[in-house]
Amino acid sequence: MFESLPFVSVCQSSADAEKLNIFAALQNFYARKGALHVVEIVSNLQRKFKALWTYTVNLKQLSEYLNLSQTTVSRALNGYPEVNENTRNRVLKAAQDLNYRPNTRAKGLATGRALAIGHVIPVSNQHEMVNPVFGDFIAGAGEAYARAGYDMMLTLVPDQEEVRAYQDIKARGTVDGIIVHGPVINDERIALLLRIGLPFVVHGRSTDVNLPYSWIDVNNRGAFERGTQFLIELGHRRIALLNGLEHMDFAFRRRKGYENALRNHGMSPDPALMRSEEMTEVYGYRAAKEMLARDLPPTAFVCSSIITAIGVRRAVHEAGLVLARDVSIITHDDALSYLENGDDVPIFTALRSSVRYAGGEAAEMLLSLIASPKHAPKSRLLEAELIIGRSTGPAST
Amino acid sequence: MFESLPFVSVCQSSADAEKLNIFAALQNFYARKGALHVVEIVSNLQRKFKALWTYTVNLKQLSEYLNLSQTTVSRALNGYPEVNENTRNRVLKAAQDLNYRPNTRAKGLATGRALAIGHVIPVSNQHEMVNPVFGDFIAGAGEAYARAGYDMMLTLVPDQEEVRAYQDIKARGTVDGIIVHGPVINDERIALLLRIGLPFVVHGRSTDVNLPYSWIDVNNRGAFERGTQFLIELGHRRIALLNGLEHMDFAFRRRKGYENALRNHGMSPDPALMRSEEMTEVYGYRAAKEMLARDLPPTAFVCSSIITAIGVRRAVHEAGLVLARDVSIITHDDALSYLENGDDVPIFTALRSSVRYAGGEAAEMLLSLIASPKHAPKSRLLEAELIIGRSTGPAST
DNA sequence: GAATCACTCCAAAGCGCTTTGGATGTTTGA
DNA sequence: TCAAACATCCAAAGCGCTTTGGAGTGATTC
Repeated sequence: MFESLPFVSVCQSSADAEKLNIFAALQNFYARKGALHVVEIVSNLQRKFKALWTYTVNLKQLSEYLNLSQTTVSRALNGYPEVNENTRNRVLKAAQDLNYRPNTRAKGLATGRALAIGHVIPVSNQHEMVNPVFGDFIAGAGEAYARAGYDMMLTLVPDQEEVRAYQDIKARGTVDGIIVHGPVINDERIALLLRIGLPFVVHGRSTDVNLPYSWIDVNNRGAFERGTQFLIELGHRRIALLNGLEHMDFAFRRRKGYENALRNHGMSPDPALMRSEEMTEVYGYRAAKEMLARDLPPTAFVCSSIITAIGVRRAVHEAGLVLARDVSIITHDDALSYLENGDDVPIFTALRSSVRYAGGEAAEMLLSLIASPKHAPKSRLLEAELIIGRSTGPAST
Repeated sequence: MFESLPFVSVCQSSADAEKLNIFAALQNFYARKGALHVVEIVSNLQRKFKALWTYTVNLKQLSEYLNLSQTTVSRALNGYPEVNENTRNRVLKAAQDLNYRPNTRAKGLATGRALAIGHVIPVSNQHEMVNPVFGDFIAGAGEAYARAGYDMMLTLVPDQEEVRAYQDIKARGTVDGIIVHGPVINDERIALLLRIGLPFVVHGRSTDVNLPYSWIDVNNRGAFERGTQFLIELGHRRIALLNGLEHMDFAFRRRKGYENALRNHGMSPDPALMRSEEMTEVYGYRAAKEMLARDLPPTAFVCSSIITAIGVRRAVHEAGLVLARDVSIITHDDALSYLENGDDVPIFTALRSSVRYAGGEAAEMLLSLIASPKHAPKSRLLEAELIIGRSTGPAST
């Protein structure tokens, strides 16, 4: 009997949205005739059809289907008050049924907002390394964006082209604001972005920039001062610092903290025990190996990354020494999901601060900045937690 | 003398684009009067002004500035032939001068293309871990996109909402195609995306899906077969496998490779020596610690991740054993930039395949798929390289 | 009974771009 | 010499949405 019904033509029709319209029309038609069993059949077919096909309608089609103007439908969907509640419900149901999704580009063009946030990652030619912290930061931020209905855009910017790139981002209008990653000392981008007028939040800060801008950062100086002091109190006197690249603001601050702690205890930093490089495992291994071979080797290491700390551990083992007994290690720990520092008992004594949490907070901050642009810049200083693990002990030598 | 010139008003004018117009007008004005030194002055001012301010014009303003229609300007900029070469050059110069950038949303709306690629990262509630591979993959892909003028969008999709999310992506029209990350065995997303008609490339493959789709993958089975065989040839008989989660396709294939190698040499896989978990350091440590405490401990480990291998190394040291002499480790190595496996001498004997390279290739593949949608799906199988490092040696026991 | 008001709804303009379908003048070919 | 064939350019429509400025009802007010 199915062949005799008009739905055969439905299935041959080309546009999906049209098919759905026809299904609806069929139901109306038979309903008006009182042929409820046929309505039932059509409705079942429609359901199966829906499960199988993936169609989409636009506002115009939706409004035609509803016999309403686009204005009313748009208002109903966006929660404006000048719509009858019955009408609104009809609209919402139809939008659901017809699988309506507003086109982002059109919406953006009409409203002037992009409903997207950009993440700008500086890539330099010399240092090909991708910041390992990035994935977790993004994960934290992504959740916040998703909740707010924002998209997330990524842009890799070669550091020679920064000015051009940021102008581009602003002018092309693909995002409403950006998160600035990897700030260096005296970072030019901040002044640039303020001038351009693109809302932004810096993940980190920039020493020597005296402009009002929004940021979220870990108290790197404080953390490293605390960590170094912890080692000093355990009796360590020769404490090495394996830092990240010190043109990066975070690394600069960590060195300051380290030096502060030494000076506060009447010691002065020994350049021979201080390194500043890309924070890899091999870097930690090599630096530690060299230093441990000195006449007066360090008895403790302060590392800027858990990966570097792993390298130090390798060197310590290789030298036949025992961690915590012969050599102590304390490291910064970004609480990366794939590099957890042990579980109940931490492997390394660490200064821990979740970068994922920071990502979420940075996102929230930026979103609220975009929502109320007149507000003064916000900032947030996170404290790293000192976690006692099994990599530190009293100085032996 | 400057105060007497009209440019004072220029600097008070509000719209930046307008200012530039006035500068240009000023120059024309004085040029026509023959006052070339004033033209010079204005031009200098303009240059300084440009360096300091960041303005942007849209097509309309640009075309008014040029006394041309928007049509002609658009065509000139997009390389259409029906424009006089002189006109085109004038347009290009003006676009440069006025710092014109086409609005992406408008362009996208008009052309129907988004000039953006989406990366969809499944996030599950149970496994909060962010794939450490992701950053490097993105870095590789990002370069390819930048070259082609594409943007990159990130979407975190909770795995319960997959169907909805992908429909959304298609309907909202923010991207022209997507890269699918983290395929599992019999991954539903592939059929879904084919039905939706959104171009995509899978990073990895999906066993049991017999549909034509595009993918790029490492020969995981082959690599692990090779690696295991390498250990067998060194005399190892009790070889443990510390795999990733085996509902993930890559892990499933790795197990197959491992088992193949064993069987090919008349051995059968021992469930007690096989684990499948999220690939963390602690996982490697714990599993190795337990296994090494057995009556007949394994003499070698095959790991799915360098991070896990590091955990195994820790357990080996802690047990007072020596790597390569007492226990061998071979691991998969994604050649992550922040987790390099040593330098000249690799730390671990490894099956190496650069995920960054894969990212670049995946991106190129997707872009060409979008450029010519009629083409058949493409695929690419990358071979992992066996790198002999210092973590393997002949079986001792 | 006219004026006001609240409630619903709509037509049309506009966001910034591309693209169609000419219009205008200039060469070319037989 | 006249039509056909370029070579250049433009006006206007359209992409899918929001939003302005009403219009058309009844109901309420004075």
